[in-house]
Amino acid sequence: MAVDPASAERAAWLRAEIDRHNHAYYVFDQPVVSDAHYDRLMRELQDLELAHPELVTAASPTQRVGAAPLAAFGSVTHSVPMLSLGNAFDDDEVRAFDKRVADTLRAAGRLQPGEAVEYFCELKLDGLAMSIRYESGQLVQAATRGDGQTGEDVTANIRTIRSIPLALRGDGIPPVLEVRGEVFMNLAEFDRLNDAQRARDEKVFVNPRNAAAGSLRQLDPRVTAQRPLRFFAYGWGEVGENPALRHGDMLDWLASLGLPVNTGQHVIAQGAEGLLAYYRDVAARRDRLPYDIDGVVYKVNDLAAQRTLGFVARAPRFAIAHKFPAQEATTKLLDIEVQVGRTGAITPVARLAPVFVGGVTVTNATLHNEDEINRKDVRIGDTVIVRRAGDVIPEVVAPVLGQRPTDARRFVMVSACPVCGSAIERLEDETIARCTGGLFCPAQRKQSLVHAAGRKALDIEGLGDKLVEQLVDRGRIRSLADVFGLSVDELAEYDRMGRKSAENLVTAIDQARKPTLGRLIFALGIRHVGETTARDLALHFGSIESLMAADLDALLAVSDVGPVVAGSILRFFAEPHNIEIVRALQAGGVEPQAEEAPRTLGLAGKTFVLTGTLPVWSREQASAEIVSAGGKVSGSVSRKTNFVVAGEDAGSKLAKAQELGVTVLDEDGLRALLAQASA
DNA sequence: GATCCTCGAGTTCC
DNA sequence: CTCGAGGATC
Repeated sequence: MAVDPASAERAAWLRAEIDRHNHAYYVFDQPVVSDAHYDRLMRELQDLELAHPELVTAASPTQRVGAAPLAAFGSVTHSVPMLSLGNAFDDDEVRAFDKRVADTLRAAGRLQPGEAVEYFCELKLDGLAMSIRYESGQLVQAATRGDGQTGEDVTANIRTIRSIPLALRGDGIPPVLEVRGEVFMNLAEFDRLNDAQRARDEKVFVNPRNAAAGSLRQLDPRVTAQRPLRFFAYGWGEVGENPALRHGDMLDWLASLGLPVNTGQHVIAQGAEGLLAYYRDVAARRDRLPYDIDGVVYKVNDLAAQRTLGFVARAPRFAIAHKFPAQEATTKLLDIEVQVGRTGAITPVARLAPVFVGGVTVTNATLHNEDEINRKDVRIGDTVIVRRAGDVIPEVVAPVLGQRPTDARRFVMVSACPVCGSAIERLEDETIARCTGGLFCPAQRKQSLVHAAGRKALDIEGLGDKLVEQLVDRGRIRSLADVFGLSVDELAEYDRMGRKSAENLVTAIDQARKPTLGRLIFALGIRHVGETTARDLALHFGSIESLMAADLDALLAVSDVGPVVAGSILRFFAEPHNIEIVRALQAGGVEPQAEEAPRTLGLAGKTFVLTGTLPVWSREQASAEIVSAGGKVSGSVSRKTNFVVAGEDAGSKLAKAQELGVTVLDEDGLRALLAQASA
């Protein structure tokens, strides 16, 4: 049967394209396209070759793993080839894999009818595959995968990784042992490395895998030694006497020889549904892992069964990688617009062609500031790599330089505020540019009203940014004080406001007339005075009058208030306009209530950090309970943190706590502690 | 003077 | 959640 010319042409194009990306990726550590795009190209070629086997050539990228090794490193021929794994991207592909395995094993009499296959499940770390050879227990050679047959000799660099033993230990050391595993970097260590690189004005790495690759490719092992590389063994190549019957036993044996094995993450599962349950479990806690993974791997546990199943081309039939949907994707950067914040901060925001990444469609992403844009060298018109890092917030990672159009434009910081036209000012040694318009600027006025109405300030439910926008645009309110003059009748006239909503809002406004003093001070929106400092000030001065009357020395006497914060407060109350607002609030019936001083109780001196979603309490409730028992709630984990309270979907703070050995509680643990403290 | 710890500010999507 | 920067501490 003849192949249609269109398919043949498409296959040739795909090969050339994949080769180009491979070269850029493996030889230069420079991604030209996102992983998702690369995977798509590869999949298309694989499908095409599957449909038309006569199109397969020896040089096709589907027939090898990577590109040629660099000349600078010696090359190593693997005594047992380093295989790649087949991929599954959805549940059905996993079920099909299990069915193939089960059918083959049943036909060979290795599985009883109705019996499920036993699998060994492990994480698929996003790093570099490595083969490390021990002879008589001594580390003699380490090589990258390369094209699977031949890799680069990186022995000197691998020897610098502290978790890899230079000599095996224990009894029964085999004459020859080739360990296969992954070299990778932990996320926290990767961040620290990049901080250090930045501080020294050296290249900042795009992601942990690139950092690991770059570190291994250093010709000077002393440089590699400074990099936080790690290794986990997941398999083996050449091995003399094999004492194990199952894959899991084999890994236990490797661990007993002193090799790092990711034991805590392994699971034995039965049949396809067991595999899928493991996948879902890992996916749910992926964000809490200290390293990046791009999926999970399933292997038939029984080694004799593995031998029965054998290999297809370059991949084993007894194992498969189940990949997560890409968290990175490429899209077009349509424009860079600027937003004006409450303090006048000008924030450039990337407008993106909508792209589906990590489960949601992303159209906007913050670019933080001018320096950030220049550091990343992103330009309007670029194709950019977009990521949903760990949490939720999308981030522009880097431009795809190979796809930069000739008319790509650099971002130019505006010189006048796009909202009010005032001058933009960027003080020396500050990274943030600001609109100088102050409350004259409608954007700043709106933002400061939204801030004052917020949950941590006056807590006026129903007064959100949409309504504030309308009220300010129509000139109905100019300052916070005007809010207290709003009536049900007039509010009901606004867009999306029924009579009921208007009544609710007026009730909420009325309740806001009795805020704690701390909330009122916070609501004023004085620069550098946030929730915590506002409460400290309230406790120290006791009334708004004595805060307004305080001079520099009086302010500096408050703990955690230094010259910068004190200066900001003095400047705020030096503005007649701000005094007027306070007077107008008082005239409008706003009466701050005394701040309740924390009683010295059981939890005095203990610092807590909350993370994730607790089963019953909201984070605010839990926080209030801790504070009322005399404890302190802080935002970031450090050595001084006494307890981390972790709920569902806890993130990096949990990882940090584990790293520092801080006690981790769940909600029940917190309740128990509170009960004990009040007893 | 350097380092560590907190706080403040800004932000995305559903 | 993350970054930058202010304040405290050694």
